[in-house]
Amino acid sequence: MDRGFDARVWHAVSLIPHGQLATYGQVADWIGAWGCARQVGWALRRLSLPSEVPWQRVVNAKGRISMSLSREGSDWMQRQLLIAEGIPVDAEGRLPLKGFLWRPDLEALALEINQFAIARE
DNA sequence: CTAGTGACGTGCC
DNA sequence: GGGCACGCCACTA
Repeated sequence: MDRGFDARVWHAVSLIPHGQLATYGQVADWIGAWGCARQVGWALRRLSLPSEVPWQRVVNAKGRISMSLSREGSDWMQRQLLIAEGIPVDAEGRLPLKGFLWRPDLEALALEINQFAIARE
């Protein structure tokens, strides 16, 4: 169960539609890890780039890209990718989260993720 | 073993 | 808006 944490995060993130956003907290909630937003960040950090996973669509609840020296430029890359998807991001990493936040059908999403978890066994 | 550090979030001032 | 405290847990020194 726990060994698939990264995989579950990546799968959930891959469900985010093009041009839309989600927060770390949302993703944590979807996979049944309420309050574990940091772990989501860790899972994405462990993602090797480039990746099929649209990791750039995950931002923090303040509506900003989380800038960090340890990311060695992937934060800057994230900004570029989002702009390429039509989401305006200013030089400080701020973006209009309100207008682009993905609000999925939680029941359908939970079902999708649950089936994925079963398929992994 | 403990302590510090985060791609975080919520609550409070 | 900013700053602080706490909770969360993987990782590192």
